[in-house]
Amino acid sequence: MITIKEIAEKAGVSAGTVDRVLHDRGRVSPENIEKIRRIAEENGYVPNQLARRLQGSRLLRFGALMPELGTEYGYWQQIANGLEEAKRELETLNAEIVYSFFDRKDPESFVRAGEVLFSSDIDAYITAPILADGMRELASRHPDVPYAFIDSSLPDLSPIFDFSQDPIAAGYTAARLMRLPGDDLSSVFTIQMHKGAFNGEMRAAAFTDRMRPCMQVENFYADRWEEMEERLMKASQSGLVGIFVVDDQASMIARKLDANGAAGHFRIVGFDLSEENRRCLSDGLIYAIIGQRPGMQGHDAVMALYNHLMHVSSPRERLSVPVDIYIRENIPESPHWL
Amino acid sequence: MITIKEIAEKAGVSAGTVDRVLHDRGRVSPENIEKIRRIAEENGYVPNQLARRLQGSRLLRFGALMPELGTEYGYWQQIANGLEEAKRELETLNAEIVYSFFDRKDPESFVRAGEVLFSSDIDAYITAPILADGMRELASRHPDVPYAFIDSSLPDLSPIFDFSQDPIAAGYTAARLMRLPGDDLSSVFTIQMHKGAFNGEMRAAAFTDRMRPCMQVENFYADRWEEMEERLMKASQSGLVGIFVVDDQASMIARKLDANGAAGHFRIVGFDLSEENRRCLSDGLIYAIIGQRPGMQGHDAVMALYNHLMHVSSPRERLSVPVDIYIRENIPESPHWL
DNA sequence: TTAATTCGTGTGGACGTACACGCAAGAGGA
DNA sequence: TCCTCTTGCGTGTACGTCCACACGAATTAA
Repeated sequence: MITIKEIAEKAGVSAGTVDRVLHDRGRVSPENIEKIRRIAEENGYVPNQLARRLQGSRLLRFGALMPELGTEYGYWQQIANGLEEAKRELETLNAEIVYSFFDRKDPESFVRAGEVLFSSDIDAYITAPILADGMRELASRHPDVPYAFIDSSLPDLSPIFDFSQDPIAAGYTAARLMRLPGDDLSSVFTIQMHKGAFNGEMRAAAFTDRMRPCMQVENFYADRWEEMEERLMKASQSGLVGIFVVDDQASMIARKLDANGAAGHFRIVGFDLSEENRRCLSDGLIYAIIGQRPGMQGHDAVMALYNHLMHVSSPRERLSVPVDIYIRENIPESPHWL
Repeated sequence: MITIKEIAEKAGVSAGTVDRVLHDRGRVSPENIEKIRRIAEENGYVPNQLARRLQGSRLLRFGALMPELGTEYGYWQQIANGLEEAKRELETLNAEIVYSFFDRKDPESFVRAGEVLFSSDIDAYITAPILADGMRELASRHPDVPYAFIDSSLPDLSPIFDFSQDPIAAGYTAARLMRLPGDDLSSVFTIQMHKGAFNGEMRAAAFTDRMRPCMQVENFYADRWEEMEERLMKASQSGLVGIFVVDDQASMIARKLDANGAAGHFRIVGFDLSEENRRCLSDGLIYAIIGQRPGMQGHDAVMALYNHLMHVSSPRERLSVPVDIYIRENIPESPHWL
């Protein structure tokens, strides 16, 4: 572990000169620049993070650009928890996180919320690129600010890291869970809240794909509940009905069907261990929940960005979030792990 | 973020005096001790890790006391991977990890391996207390060195953190997985490698407990394979047989039954995504695997110890590792997450 | 009474980096 | 010739903590 001072000694100059070379601050003779660069290279100089971050002046600021927590409470809130945990781990290292929220139903709000972040001079940001065009716009406006994706990915952009769950694997898993108990289902539906949401569409497609060999699958969007309700209740008269809710609203569907006194006729598989889903799972109203470790996504995204900014070099990576299966028996005690 | 210097100013003393109080180095008047403690408390003083670890002199050394990786390859190796990842995160912070391995079949080797760690002057250690008496001995010999437990716990000792999976919940989950497809099983067995292993016994007991209402469960230890094999093959003639392997040897059982051409007659649920188990799961020879996030256990244990040593104060905690369910459809791509 | 010890406290590095400042030498313009 | 501006470099200090050392005063021992 060679230090600036040692490089200076070897090069026969002062530490200040080495510092200027290392930071491209100029005012150094070409020969010295060359010599210092070479010595640093040969000895594998790595700046000491401790010393570097010790001056309180330069604080590292991360931006988090997310949908409003209120709209999809559990999941995004848990991601935020993960971000906060990372913040706690990093705060002794002089780093902080600023948030900005967009409305996932208003594409324009994404870029607006992003600009709010940039106005507070962030060094990097984390976002869920669920509004693809907005994300492209933002990335092209600020090409030098590194970012990481969580929740879903966008193949044509180059985040430093990309933490998301493979929606195809998730759909297959849901299909398997549905069919585990033999082929006792009489009919199967998928339901999604957000029309056009990438993850949702892919999950539903993969699920349908696996189901099709033995049965028809009907796909619904949740905006027309009345129609859907009627259809579901009717289907339940001819046997057990499978419902795959591709976003975190399974509890809502489950509660409504339960209110009709028909809960027993449905086998519901949903996503994300929100408080409500957790309760329904524990009450037996939901059959299984697929999780995607929101807390870990948030935490690891911040850590990855931190490492990237510190070690300067660092590979761009795509990391697949595991498909967690929760049934009544393995509901985690502590939200810490989610 | 109040600093030592600021505390000193408020208390009307020098930084050196504050330092002595904070480190219990004595040689300070009672009044000043009291005053400084109060000021630090009131302002929530937290030592700055950067400054603290900047003096290269004091390097933090963690010990890892584990069973030989070879004997139970996948699981312990993955824990070691988690430890290594934590090490990478901490190495800029002047910390390292030294390993020592014991033979889980030789109780004496635990303490011997432990003493090897202490001879290299560790500040804290991580271990799996599967040899309970050895662990008690070691803890009493070195009462001042903090430790964290992974894999399993030992209620009469006081680790700083205790990361382990609730074996009861794991057993219940296995039972549920077995019975998901209706009551189509004709007979059920549990198999364990290590007689007397705490986790294994508890898992088997919980599983048996859940199964009992509808069917008999036979418990086997793997040491007498011939006898067991005969019994299993015979049982398979009268219907589908459930096997719950309470440690990571499910693949071994599965391969043997497959070699008998009888794989289709068994539904096997096992533990830990070792390479072999992963393959069997993917080939359909194993029905489900229960995971316990070994990588996370290792990683988080190191981090928890680090935080404990740095922030001085820190609560003793028991954290339950989630019961992960893996079926063919959700085998994680990347071992990173395990 | 004098010397030795203890106690309470302050001082001043050191860790490695960042950066402001200052200083000398030379170039250019009036 | 004097003044200013630039270039190339060194110096000094700050960041917060740790710790060795020093120093006066009080206490104890001889």
